[in-house]
Amino acid sequence: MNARRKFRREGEERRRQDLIDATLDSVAEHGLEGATLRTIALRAGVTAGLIRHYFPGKEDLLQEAYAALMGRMTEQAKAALAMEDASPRQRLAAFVTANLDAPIIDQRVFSLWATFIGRAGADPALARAHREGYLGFRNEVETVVAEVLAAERRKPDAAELRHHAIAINAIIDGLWIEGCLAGEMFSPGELAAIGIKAVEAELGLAPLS
Amino acid sequence: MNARRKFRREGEERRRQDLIDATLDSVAEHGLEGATLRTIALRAGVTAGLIRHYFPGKEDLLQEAYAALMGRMTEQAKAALAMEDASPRQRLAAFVTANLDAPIIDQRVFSLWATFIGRAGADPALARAHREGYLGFRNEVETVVAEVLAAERRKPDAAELRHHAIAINAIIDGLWIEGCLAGEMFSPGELAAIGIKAVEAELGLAPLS
DNA sequence: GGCGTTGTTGTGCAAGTGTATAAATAGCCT
DNA sequence: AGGCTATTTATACACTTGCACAACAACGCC
Repeated sequence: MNARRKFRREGEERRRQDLIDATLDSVAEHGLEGATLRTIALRAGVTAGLIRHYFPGKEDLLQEAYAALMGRMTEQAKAALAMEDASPRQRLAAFVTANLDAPIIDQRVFSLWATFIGRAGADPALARAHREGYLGFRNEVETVVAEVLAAERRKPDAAELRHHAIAINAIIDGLWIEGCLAGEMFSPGELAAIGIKAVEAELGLAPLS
Repeated sequence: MNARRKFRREGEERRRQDLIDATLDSVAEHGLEGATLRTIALRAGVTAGLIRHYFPGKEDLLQEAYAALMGRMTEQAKAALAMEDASPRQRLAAFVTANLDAPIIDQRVFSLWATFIGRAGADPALARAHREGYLGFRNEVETVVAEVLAAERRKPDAAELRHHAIAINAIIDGLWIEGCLAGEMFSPGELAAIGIKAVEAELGLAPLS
């Protein structure tokens, strides 16, 4: 009796990914405080001791989990900008829409983002990770804005461009939060429509007739 | 030897307030996980056992701390709308400015907000508290917007008004986050200026000459 | 098939957690 | 000054936590 538990050996990459996913699930559900090694291991279908085999300590696991989360978020958002055969204005609209519809608008993702970012003030490594992601995102915005305005035969200077990018970034972030926290208050596509209109107003674009 | 520690008896209201402040400090510095009763008590200059004398349990202390935080945030923001002798447009601009300068733009406050709001997905009471605060805030915005547009002799319908309020709310929230997380990237007053311009563009107001 | 490697389990441990409760004392009332 | 009472300290306790380590067994290789 008291037979030892059966198990399977998974590939290293697979196990690490499973553990990271289990970590994100645990943090989203119970917060950083409730995400214990045992909870995480249970969710991943292994025992707690195994985590130490793949990660030096809990802190490292959390950091890798945060990096994975940010990677997935920015990856999906930037994909919308990659459309080759579309006008700058269309690509900007697609970018806004991509950021304000599923799967980016998601309460679980938001909980994770908030939980981690809440520690940015105390954790310099985390703060730096955010800063880089933010600046990258804003640069993407700034590039599209420049193209949109160029197509309108307007020549904004650098400061003007920067201000537009900051404002548009804020519009997207703000609407993202509203959607994540109170998604059912908005009809599908409503946030995206509001976002596009606000962005076009910011840029002084005439409404499409 | 081993003398018992000296202490002073404070008034009940004072002690509760001190404990709540110490709780917010601890959460901002160490996150929810690191905010232990002993840490909080140390910061408040008392011993851990005393907390139980004022709060039934740790959870209650955290809830009251969150409520206090939200109260302070909204109180300061709404005050800007109370200016009696000012045009609607001036009051709207003052509102935006009040939300995008110190002391609302503050990394510590942001850390607290993010840490708590990250649990809104799992904690219904917290989610409801946020929802109410958010709707109240948005209603304030909607009211001013209606006054501003009325002063311009424009008659927006309800849906239009709602969309404006949502967008303006997003602009303020988004810029607030940017300022809190990367305050030193912006010159003083820059965020407020960007915010006012973005809001006026959203409402289609002609720039003041 | 047997064997070694190593991914995986299970157990142990010291430190820290929230809560309960007894003991002490500060401050008010007379 | 002396006692009463409620605030405050101090200690105890059961439990959880992250981490360390020895035993084990799944899988590849010969």
